[in-house]
Amino acid sequence: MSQIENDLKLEIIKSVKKSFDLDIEMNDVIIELPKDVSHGDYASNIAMQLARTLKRKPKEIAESICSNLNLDIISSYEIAGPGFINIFLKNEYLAEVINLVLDQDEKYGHNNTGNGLKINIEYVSANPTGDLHPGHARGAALGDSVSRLLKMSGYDVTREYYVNDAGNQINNMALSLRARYFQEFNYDVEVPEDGYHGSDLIDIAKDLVSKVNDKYINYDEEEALIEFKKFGLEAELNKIKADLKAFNCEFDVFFSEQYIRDNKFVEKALNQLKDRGYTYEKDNALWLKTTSFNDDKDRVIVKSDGSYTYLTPDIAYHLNKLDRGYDKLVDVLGADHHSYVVRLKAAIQALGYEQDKLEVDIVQMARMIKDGEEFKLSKRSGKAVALIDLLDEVGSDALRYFFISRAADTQMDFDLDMAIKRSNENPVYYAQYAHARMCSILNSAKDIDISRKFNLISNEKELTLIKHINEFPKVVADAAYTRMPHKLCNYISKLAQYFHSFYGECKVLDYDNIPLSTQRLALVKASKITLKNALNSIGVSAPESM
RNA sequence: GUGCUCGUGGCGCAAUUGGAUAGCGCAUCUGAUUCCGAUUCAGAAGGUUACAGGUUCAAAUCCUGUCGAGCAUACCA
Repeated sequence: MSQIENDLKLEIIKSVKKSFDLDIEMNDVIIELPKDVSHGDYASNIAMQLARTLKRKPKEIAESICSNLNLDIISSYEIAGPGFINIFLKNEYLAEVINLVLDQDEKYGHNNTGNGLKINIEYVSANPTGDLHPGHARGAALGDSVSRLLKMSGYDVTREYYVNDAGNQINNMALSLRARYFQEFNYDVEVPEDGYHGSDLIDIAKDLVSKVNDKYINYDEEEALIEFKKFGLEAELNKIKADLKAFNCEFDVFFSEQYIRDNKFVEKALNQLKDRGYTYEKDNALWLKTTSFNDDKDRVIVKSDGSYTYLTPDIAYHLNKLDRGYDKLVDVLGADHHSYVVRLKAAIQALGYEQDKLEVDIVQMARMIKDGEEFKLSKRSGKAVALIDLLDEVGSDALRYFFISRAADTQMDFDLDMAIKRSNENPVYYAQYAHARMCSILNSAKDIDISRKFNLISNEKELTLIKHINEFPKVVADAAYTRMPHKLCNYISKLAQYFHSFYGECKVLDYDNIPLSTQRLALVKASKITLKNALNSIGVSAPESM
């Protein structure tokens, strides 16, 4: 909550107490920024909310509240519509936020609404069997941005990538690599039908040859496969890490499924489930009673051949995360896994935890369009476009902004031709240009000191900009809490817009009016700080020139 | 069939999570530059929020039904 809102709420609470001898709390008072500027700088619906408890007409209540408001910071008020209280503030008071921004600088926007809550956010977690494709990019951009926002809001955040380095898909990868390796020596070995046909494994095979030459040709086959697996895994994972880094995504932990298996965490989880009575045997397999928790059928966790299903180590992994002491787990999953959510939540409850310990954000798939037609992505066929190629053509900033600017649960088309060709229409450039312009202005006014007093700030464009700057910490906190980084995109484009509009109407650098210039320069600087922090909060750069 | 997610100007998306006359970008049309960066600004046009009921001071938002879209419905991962 901003200082202004805080002050206003306290005023209203005092007034309600005075008017009706009624005690209300900070959270009962809603202060909002009206969409329409003629509805005041700030507005409250408190009179309507109290109408029921007080059994009086909202307008009458509003009258009483207003007549008891302290006018120190308020220039005027009005009662409008069904009972809204619209409040107009004194310009100089509004402009005080500029000082706050200048003082906090790169910390402006940070807030403590998270209150140190320990939160683990898992995203991407793509299998290490090939390049990341654009479908992963959306999850990466969202997860990373949400993490940044959570950190800014005072959460204790761990960014985690779950590496599925065990199981069938890895064996297929090893077999595929083996084929590519043998092909390097002109042996007629085919990549298995359900193996991975991408060209990345050819490169990895070449790399392997350069390191060990033909060592594995006449090797014990089983031993060699272990080596292929090891080498392939490491190579694939390193590529994924490099791609993510190029996409400006950082992780704190890469957590291995093999580690979960090797350290008996699966058995531990199974025992916990058994002890709590949520398992039973049927048809030679072990089942988990997920139907006790809203699933439409029970799920196998140990197959009749004794091996685990995909779900089982994943349950163990989540138990491990919980054991590590997190207050909350967040999984960012692709929409193709959404039926999995019920199962996972059921497992969490079967383990004895509240179901809302785990929250799953579903990211709708981005349909890939090329030449006006959809094409399916498949790592196995090798037809997928690699994220890294896209980064080369579109750039990290534009790509991130594109993915983040839509809410995660909306379906979207990713038109490859469009993304490349029309990249100049991406709003991210509009915002970055605004930042560059701010820098340019400040740069050409280096010889002028900026003011800390704002008695000359009165233009409508200035005030609009100031009010919007004041909103920033609240937007960050809200976007973090709801895990909706697209709110930042909306904020950014508005901020840029208000700035450009201000710039068009107000001359900042005017050597014939130095006092006003120094005050406007302060506003430009505060805008620059805010815009930069906002862009950084979603992992987009703020260039000083373009 | 069933379950999840969704349906907002021509297109792509918002809407402070139940608030005032539903906003923004692109595209279209009309204006503006002796400029502190025109990659900019000012303005116009474009809507029965898929449809039908319901809940209340107030519904794009909540409930019910219908239609439509995407995804999922494995002892695959």
